[in-house]
Amino acid sequence: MATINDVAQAAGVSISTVSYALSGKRSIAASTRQRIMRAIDELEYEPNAGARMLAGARTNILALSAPLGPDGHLPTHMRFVTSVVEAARAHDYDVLLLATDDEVSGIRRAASRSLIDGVVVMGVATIDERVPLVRRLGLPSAFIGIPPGVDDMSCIDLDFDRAGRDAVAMLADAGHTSIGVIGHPHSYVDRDTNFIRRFTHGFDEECRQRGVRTATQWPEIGRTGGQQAYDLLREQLPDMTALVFHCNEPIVEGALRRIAELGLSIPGDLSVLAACASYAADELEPPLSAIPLPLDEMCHSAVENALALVDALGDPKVTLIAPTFLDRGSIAAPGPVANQA
Amino acid sequence: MATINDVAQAAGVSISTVSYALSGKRSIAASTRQRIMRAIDELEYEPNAGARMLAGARTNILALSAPLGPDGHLPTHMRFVTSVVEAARAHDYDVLLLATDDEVSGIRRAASRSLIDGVVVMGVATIDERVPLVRRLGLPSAFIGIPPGVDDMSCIDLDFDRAGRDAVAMLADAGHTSIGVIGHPHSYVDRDTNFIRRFTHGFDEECRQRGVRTATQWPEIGRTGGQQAYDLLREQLPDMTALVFHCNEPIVEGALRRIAELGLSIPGDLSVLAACASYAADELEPPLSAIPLPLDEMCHSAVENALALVDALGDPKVTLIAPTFLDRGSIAAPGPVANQA
DNA sequence: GCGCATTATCGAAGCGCTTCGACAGCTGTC
DNA sequence: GACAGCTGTCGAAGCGCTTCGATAATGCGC
Repeated sequence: MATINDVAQAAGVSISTVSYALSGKRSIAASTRQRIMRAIDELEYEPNAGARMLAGARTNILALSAPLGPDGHLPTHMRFVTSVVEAARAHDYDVLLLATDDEVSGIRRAASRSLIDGVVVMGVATIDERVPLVRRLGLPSAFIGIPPGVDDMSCIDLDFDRAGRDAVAMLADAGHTSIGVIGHPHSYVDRDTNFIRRFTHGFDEECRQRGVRTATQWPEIGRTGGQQAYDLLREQLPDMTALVFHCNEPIVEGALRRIAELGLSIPGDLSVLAACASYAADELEPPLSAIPLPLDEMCHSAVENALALVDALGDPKVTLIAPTFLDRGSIAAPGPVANQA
Repeated sequence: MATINDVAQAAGVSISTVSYALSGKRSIAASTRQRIMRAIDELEYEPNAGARMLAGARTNILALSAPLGPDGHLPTHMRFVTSVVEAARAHDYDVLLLATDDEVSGIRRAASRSLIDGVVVMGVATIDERVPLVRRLGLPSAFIGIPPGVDDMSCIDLDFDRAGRDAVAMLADAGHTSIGVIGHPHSYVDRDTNFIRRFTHGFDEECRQRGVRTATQWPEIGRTGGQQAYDLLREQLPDMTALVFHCNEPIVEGALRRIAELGLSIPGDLSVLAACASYAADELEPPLSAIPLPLDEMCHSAVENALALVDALGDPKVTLIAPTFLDRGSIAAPGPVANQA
């Protein structure tokens, strides 16, 4: 494997000149730079990572702390992971994956060994030991998700509160006054991240302000949970003309199947909105209008915020991404006969 | 951050003594070792990764090349990833995740920079450019999946041929003489890995030898594909009394739903076997007897084989894992009335 | 044409570790 | 009691980079 020494010799310059040509930290004559670049190409030189870390105090590696357990919606987690990798690569960073019981200890280890420049933390829980750990380590970081009360670290998330409000606004503006919600499995709600709380807060508040009647079901995991939840919702809210999903795909599918079984048409009999949808709501039957979860934007921002801290550009900041709306025609004015059970 | 120098001073020895105490490559007096260990604990010393790489020619990092695209069955891929991470951690190795268009170039880059000691390659396709690349780089490696005709590199996979034979044996021994198969989506079959070919080969061969009638459907992706496939299979094989799934969960679910719709009971009217199941076949309705895909075993073997090559212990070898059978009661003797469409 | 910036380049130190060779102090042997 | 062979420890070299300070070489104003 070629070293910087080989390159320097081939180009007839000293190694420091090669180094500066590569980093651009001092000016190099155009002709010299060209000779160096040619030598690099010919020798297929790649700088030794270890040497670079040791000398430069820069590793070009970002840790991704991902609690990838049996829980959660795996396809979504996977998309977060690949999206983070993609974003990191765009800055010539590699990603060290910390998972399976090592999401916490791995951060400490990798940081203590100076293996990483920073960390992107996903699957952030309401009370997350990674917050104090990362803070104590002084490690450049970005959290995907917003731990309550944290404002001294970079956090990125969808503005769930506003997404909740927007969901109501969207449907209320179309004329609906009774909106059911199928939320995440209750196992998430208790234990996990606080985005559900934020969504619910915005949603309920907006309903209150607009005088919209509403009820929420927190179903069991899986398709069956979705079916049951829809039935219970109809009992709770007999005049329901609109339904908001704030849950994962399997539950949505279960509920949609039930709706189809009952012979209800969307949006004729029921307007439906997929809120904060991490899945492809356009591939459902029928395709659903959605407030998408801007997964890629979140991951790319996270990586960029973390790297900004590595470069000591700017301070940690909490970023709330404004929700958007994707119309796929599953929302309409309430029909004359709202609910004919 | 404490360095080996700090430890040496605190323990009153030279840095080489600390290094040897840590690596165990030379004998150290027990009392000295204890002093050193105490100093390490007190100072919370962790060896600097860059220095170690540079001096030791060992990075303690394994790359995982994973084509994590929009295709494929994401939950399964995710489980491979976490399983590899877990196995690597058991050997104090970290995992660098190469994905999203970087599975190939990333190997070259990481290897050229001496960032990694080896690579685990997953999602191996029939013709995979990573095979010649890794061979040319001389990089310690292990492939999860067996590229046809490769015997000079470490490859690990389920013995799909034998799994195919076992599937037939299992059902034929129970008395079945007409077995339908629902395979993977045809988009996989054409383009991707060759495990499908190997399974089919074993299956068909065993059917031929035993005089068992069979037909296979390669459905569309998704639940609907499963439903359709089952219907087509009934037309093709009207006396079918047993069904083998060699596909992903959504297709299985679709077919099972169709079977339930038709009022057929399992195993009363139809015996069902989930072959090479990467999903939890016990959580289906009904739970299915299965030849499980030994995902963890594959990943752990892969990591161990790769690390054996790093340590220059032994030569590359192709490992075929013997299939096992998990009885969940979905297989019985064919009923008196086999198929009452 | 002199001094003074400015530009382009070099040499050397040092990052924190591993490992080799050296050597002091022992034990055991003939 | 001289010598070989251990065992336990040390010093120093060197891994391949980055970066600092020094030094030529150049351009510029007057």
